[in-house]
Amino acid sequence: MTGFIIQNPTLEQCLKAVKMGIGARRLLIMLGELRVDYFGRGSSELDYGERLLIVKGDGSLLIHRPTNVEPVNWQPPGSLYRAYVKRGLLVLEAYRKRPEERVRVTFRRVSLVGVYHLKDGAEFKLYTAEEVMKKAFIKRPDLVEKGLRVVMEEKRLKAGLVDCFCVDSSNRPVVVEFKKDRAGIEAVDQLSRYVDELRRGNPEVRGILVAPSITKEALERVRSLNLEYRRLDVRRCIKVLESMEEPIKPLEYFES
Amino acid sequence: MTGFIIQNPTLEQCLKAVKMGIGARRLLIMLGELRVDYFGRGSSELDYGERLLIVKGDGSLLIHRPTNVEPVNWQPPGSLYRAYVKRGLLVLEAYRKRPEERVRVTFRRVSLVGVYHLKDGAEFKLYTAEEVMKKAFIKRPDLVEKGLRVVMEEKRLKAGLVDCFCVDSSNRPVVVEFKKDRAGIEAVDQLSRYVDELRRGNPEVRGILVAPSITKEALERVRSLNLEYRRLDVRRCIKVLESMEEPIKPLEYFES
DNA sequence: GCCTAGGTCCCGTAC
DNA sequence: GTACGGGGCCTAGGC
Repeated sequence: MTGFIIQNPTLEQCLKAVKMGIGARRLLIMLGELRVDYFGRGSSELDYGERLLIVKGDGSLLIHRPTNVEPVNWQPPGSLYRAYVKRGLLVLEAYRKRPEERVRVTFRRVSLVGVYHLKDGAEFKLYTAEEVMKKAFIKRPDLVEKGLRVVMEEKRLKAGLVDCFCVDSSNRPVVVEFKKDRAGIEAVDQLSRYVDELRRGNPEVRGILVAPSITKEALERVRSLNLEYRRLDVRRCIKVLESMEEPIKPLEYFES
Repeated sequence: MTGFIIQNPTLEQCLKAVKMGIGARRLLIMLGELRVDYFGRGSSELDYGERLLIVKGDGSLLIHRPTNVEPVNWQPPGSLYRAYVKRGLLVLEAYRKRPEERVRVTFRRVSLVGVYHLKDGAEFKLYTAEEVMKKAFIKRPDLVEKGLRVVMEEKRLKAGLVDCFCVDSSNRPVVVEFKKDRAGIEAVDQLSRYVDELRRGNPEVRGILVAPSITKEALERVRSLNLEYRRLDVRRCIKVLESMEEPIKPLEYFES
């Protein structure tokens, strides 16, 4: 990791560092008192306060307040930058063409500016809960219903992408939709769209929503739309997969 | 803004700074070579690489790679921390009770550690496109249909929160749902849920989806569900509001 | 480019 | 706490 940091930089030092850092596609970090104006898909304003600003090599911009995970303002990758000094203030503008939007950051004071070159080639592996459920279901469809057989692990319809297309023990087609969290109304509607499309060709088509739990309203809707709900939670699925000797790595790590 | 920063700290300096910073609910910034293991709602692993780590005073954790707006790993506000040295490595763990999840960050090298106290009491003002549309519609319902009258700006149903409840020139009830962006299938289903509930009491109820555009599938669904779609884009609404002498602030700013 | 769906979504708000 | 919807959501994957 190469880079430098300047504490309480002069305006000129700061401008130079910013231009250099962004121009060379480095990571730029700034701490200071700044205000933010945004206009694009929406618009926002935020008066002066002490915040952390980050510009990444891909053109991403992040402005963080002292609380919350989410940045208060940001700009997605690919943004273009302009920096200048005006009336003793350092201004940094980020611009994006499509959709057209811009963020203007005005610094009243800069306490810290840093420019670093990060090397990070590692692969990020994410194991999502839905993935785990689906994997377990494919190995053991009886987790949802005895006699169920998986026909297609994914099926593309006009209405969208079906999680799992199956047939039951009576050869009736079954659409299975997984939700890792408590299923809400939108989940029911999503399943309903798939089943609707298929029922036009075959009114016998069943739809099963599989989730660890379901909201009261969603359950009512499941019934009124002639769909079904089956309880299945992720922990159970993990156990099933483990028992089939395909342990999930991060679990092992945290067991040690 | 008070704080300090240490470049290439020793392990001991680093541990001390981390404990002090988090304990005092300050902003902690670290640059270094680290790996991340997460287990909770999902699970993930990420081998060593050079990254930026942030811990905020409210317990939020962010780990950023050199690209993308989104952190590769994070932990929401309210998380609890533990830091220690093990076999020459600095380990920082963030733990959350509900839902139960933990992030473990292992540093192989630390290039920078900083602890700062930020003061930021400013109010963030966001003007969303949907807000603008609704405001314009309330002042000028004829933007959507001549003779429409707004009865309630919001109406809570079992099925959810209706954007705008109106009656048309024939006194038929009308549910109006706004979308700032191109309306998709979910938007139609959302409107449909509201209208369904109301049609049970009065089959004459109309539902109008108002958006700048609509996907092909969504338009088909609008028709098959006996709903309606009206085009209205945000720019038009802004003009209408401006002409009524209630300019939107951020526009003024960017015009200068 | 459009469209759909997922996300450890986060976040606010009402009940 | 639970439920629901919005977000400048972001990001990935198809087509």
